[in-house]
Amino acid sequence: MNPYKDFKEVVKTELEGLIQDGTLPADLDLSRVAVEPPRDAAHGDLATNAALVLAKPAGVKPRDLADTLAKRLRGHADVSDVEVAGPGFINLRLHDRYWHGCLASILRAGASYGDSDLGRGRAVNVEYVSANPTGPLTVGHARGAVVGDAMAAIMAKAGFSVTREYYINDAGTQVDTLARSAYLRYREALGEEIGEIPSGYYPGEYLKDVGQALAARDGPKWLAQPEAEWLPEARRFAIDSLMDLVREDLAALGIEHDVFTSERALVEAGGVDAVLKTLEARGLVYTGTLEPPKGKAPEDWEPRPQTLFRATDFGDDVDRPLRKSDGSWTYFSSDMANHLDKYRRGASTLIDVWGADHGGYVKRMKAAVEALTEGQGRLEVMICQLVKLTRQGVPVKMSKRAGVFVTLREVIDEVGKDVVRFIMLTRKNDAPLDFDLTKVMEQSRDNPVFYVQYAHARVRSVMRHAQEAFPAIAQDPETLANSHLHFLTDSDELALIRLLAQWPRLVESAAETFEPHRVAFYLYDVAAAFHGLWTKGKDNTRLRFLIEGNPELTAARLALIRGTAQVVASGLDVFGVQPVEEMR
RNA sequence: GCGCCCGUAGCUCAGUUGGAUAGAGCACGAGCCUUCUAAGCUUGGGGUCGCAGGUUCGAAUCCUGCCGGGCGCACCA
Repeated sequence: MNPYKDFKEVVKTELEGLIQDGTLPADLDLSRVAVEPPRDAAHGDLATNAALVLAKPAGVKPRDLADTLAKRLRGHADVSDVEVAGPGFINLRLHDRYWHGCLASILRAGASYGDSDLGRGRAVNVEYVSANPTGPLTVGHARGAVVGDAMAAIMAKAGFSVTREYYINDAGTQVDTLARSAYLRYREALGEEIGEIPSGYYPGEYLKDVGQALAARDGPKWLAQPEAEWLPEARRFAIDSLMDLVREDLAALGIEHDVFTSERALVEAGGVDAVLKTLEARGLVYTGTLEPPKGKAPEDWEPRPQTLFRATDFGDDVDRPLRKSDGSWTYFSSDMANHLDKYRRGASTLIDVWGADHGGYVKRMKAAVEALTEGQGRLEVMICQLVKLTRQGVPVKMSKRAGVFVTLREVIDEVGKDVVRFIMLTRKNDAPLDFDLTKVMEQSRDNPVFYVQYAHARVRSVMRHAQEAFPAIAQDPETLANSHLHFLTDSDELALIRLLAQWPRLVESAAETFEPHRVAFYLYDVAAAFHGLWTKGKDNTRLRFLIEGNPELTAARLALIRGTAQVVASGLDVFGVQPVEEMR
């Protein structure tokens, strides 16, 4: 049940009536007509801008049209009051029983409440994390991981068929460096004194395990070999080991991808050739020489003819090279293959979650997707800004290169996966995020994780008390939905129901705008409304949830708080966060 | 130099895709604990929405130009 959607239909029906009787012209475009919750509760339950949007094309004054439309809306069974306000808004107030009906349907819908058919089953591919397999995941990776996972869950709830994908960058020079670093540790494992790790190698301790494992499996067979012999095997072994590590880290965050695509395998299978073929067929590949970048030319810049993709035809700033100077494919080329592959597997909407340092890459990839899919595919890139990790306000140093970094695992061990996940979603992904290890464990309103979880726990606590005090009241959703909900008459009770009624709308807007953080703010609002009600009962005993000697009223209030907990749980589920039964 | 993102209360940030008198938390002022969990609640002050134009019934939101901050800028990934 989605009141805003339902009443949009009601408004449209009335507008069509006005078209039929000739009051409004026949060719009127109703697409901009909206029915929304007004910002100010004094403006009623729902508001529509219909008269404002249609007045001009219809050639009438907004207020006049509003009056005409208002008259018709007054006749609707669920509408208790209609007023025309401001420049021509129509504010609707609905009978309490309508909102009681909403609560009942929320309870009956259970976990599926908030599900939408917005996506109509269309396929969406969400690619996230895709970290190079050269070390354990860091807190920075975690943001992309959580944002991508939540976005995927939101798309799924909004009715899309979602694939969660991880693209393994296992083909570039970085994994060769990894292989050499692992080989060094392999020699070390076999008793060799390797001394200080030379620069240009990954120094991390975690590679010791890899070296030892390789030594345990293969013994000294690689020691006397030249690099060309051992490197491919060391590389394969190291990548496999580190991907296992990455998968473990992701599992600790509760994240599981559906598909892992290997860049190397994709290239070997001719993925880039397919890209080239597609682009050449459209005349989008040529040989040319690029201008050096203005302002900050690289020292080793030399004008040189290159194989280029006409990215400028699709809004990019310059055409992009497809081959490196040694003739091998650029990262961009293989990533194009990756995107073409995802598209050919059926996803016309592609969502990529990237770190801020890849911001300059967005235009070319969008251009590539447009070119490769002849405009049929759409790429949305969610850029995640830096996470500033602090402890009591003091920055915690992170440096992957130096090997002395804060791993995701350490942070999870300290504060728990649910806290990490929730906090990562409390900001727009393209804004920097402050993550204070001390603050996120505080039990105060200042800490959104706690505040939202506490709302859920508080409901469960009251339900437990109710079981003791009112053993006759069954607490299942169906029974509560059938209780005397008309006893819910307090303005704050009704306001809470209206807020709960916005959940489907919120899911859709988060999906349409690719903004998972909206869910976090919504949950905070729901928690605040609930806590407010709880406190109101402290001052006014008649507003408590459990009313001695009045099981009917108590059941109705239990329905309200159970519905609240259900929506909170639904939102947390989208975030991959477990709602708690009690605070400890 | 160019591109992308950002600029909203003292601080940290929302702002329903262009709507009505711009909101919340923290901090500050004033109140509130015999209670279903005070791990909180109520209430007050606090704003040229970076600046200047433009678009229109209507702009924090869209366009242009500035100012300030972040990221990026052949052949890395």
